Amino acid sequence: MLHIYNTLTRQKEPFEPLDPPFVKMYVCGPTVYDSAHIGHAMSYIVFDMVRRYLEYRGYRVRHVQNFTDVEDKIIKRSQELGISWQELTARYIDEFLRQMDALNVKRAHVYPYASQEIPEIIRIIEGLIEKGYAYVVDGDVYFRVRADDDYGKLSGRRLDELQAGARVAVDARKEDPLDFALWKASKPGEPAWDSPWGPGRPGWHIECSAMSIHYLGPQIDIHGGGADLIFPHHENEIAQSESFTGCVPFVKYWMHNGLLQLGGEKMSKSLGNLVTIGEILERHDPNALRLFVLSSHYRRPITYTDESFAAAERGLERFYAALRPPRGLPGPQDEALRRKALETRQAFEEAMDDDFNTALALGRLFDLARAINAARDESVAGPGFTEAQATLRELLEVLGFRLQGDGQPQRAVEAEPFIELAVAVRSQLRAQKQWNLADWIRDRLQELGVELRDTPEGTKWVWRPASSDQ
RNA sequence: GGCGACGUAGCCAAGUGGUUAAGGCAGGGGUCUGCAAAACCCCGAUCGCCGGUUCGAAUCCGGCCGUCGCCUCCA
Repeated sequence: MLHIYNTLTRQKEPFEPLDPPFVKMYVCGPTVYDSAHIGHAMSYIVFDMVRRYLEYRGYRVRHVQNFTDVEDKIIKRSQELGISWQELTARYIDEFLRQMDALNVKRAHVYPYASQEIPEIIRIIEGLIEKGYAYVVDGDVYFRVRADDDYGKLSGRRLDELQAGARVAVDARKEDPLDFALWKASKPGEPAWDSPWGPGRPGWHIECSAMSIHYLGPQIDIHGGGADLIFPHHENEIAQSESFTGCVPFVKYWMHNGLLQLGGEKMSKSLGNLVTIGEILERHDPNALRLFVLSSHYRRPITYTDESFAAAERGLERFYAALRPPRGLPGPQDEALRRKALETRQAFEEAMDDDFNTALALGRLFDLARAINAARDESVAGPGFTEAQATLRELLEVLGFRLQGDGQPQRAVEAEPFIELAVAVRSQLRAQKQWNLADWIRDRLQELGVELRDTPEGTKWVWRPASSDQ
């Protein structure tokens, strides 16, 4: 049975959806004021893997992911660029979706925009005011944390401790320094919507509550996001949602991925230490980023280095190799391979059932890959071989790897006819035993990032740029 | 200062009481190859430090050292 670590209870719990086989999953989406970096990619790859595994296990997942398109940074950035916030956000939303497609992240079923949920947001804020959980000050509306007796339960904080350590400039108009904005009155020139409290825009936390409630209902199974969202974002979401609907828990399983680090610190826009998704996609196989991410457990922070990324890239080759066609004829060892495939599937499921232990699961898949390669070397073929490959392919796809064709990343397609030509010329030379010239061609191609492999079936080639590009 | 996580071979990383401590990358030695490459075979760690609990600990407890996250926008 699948167990999931729940941030709320700080332990692994058996996964029992509210209404099986349906699973309602909400994942916090990006604020679209700039290009996404690989820290974002990590989070979405992780939850894509979660969704795929749930689907593999027979669940019917409904996946909602928001776009925050109303927010201070968006306003600032669009003003700097002299374009409308709509134009700015449309640009980055489009880029984001294309990059997620490239990373083989399944699209959510619904992508609500904050700017299009204003009526729902206003409805919830009005409800919170009515119930005494919120109050109006000069066109702003704040959530009254003191009215929520279990505030802090997700992040394990108590109000008193928070106040003691607060470094935030205190807004004297708020009843409590920790009260947070549900609605912000707008200044002239800022995007604004009419509301019972005057023109303004929603606070950050309320949009996720509104969208989650609107598209998935008052209670959902899984809510995911980066560990940096636990406080205050998700804490506040719980406070708002549960206070408004009265349904507890708002979310049955809170899942948080560890943060991706670069240079010893969290990769973030504000620190400026980032590698964008675009930079990775330009030069690398998207599967390599996925392997890099899934090589460690999703709750642990991972550090990006060129070396560890390159290791993932090389490891990927191993899987591709295992998916190459067999040689030889059916033999007795074929049956052993069939058994190995069954064992692997079982071990894979066992690993994944333990809070999505992808690192262990991948280890099992590498074992299977080695068995397949060994069998091919021994000229074993037959139904067992085919089944082993089918299993490997299927389970890799459950983890979200894209394995069309022979697994060759698609790039520089226009160069391929010329590479084929050079390879053909070299084959002629080899047939005439002109080794010097043949080797020269091979070396030159290597320098250009094309690696040759002479096999009994002829010469094969793959793209393999020299390491540490960028 | 408060809350939390982590520290396993050169690098990445699984393992949280009891077989030979998974797997990947790099490296070394082989097989194969015209030579290579790929693949396959073989080779490496007693688990940050100290103390404790236990018949037995990487795995539990305490202390120390170190790294990181959250407490402010953030996947």
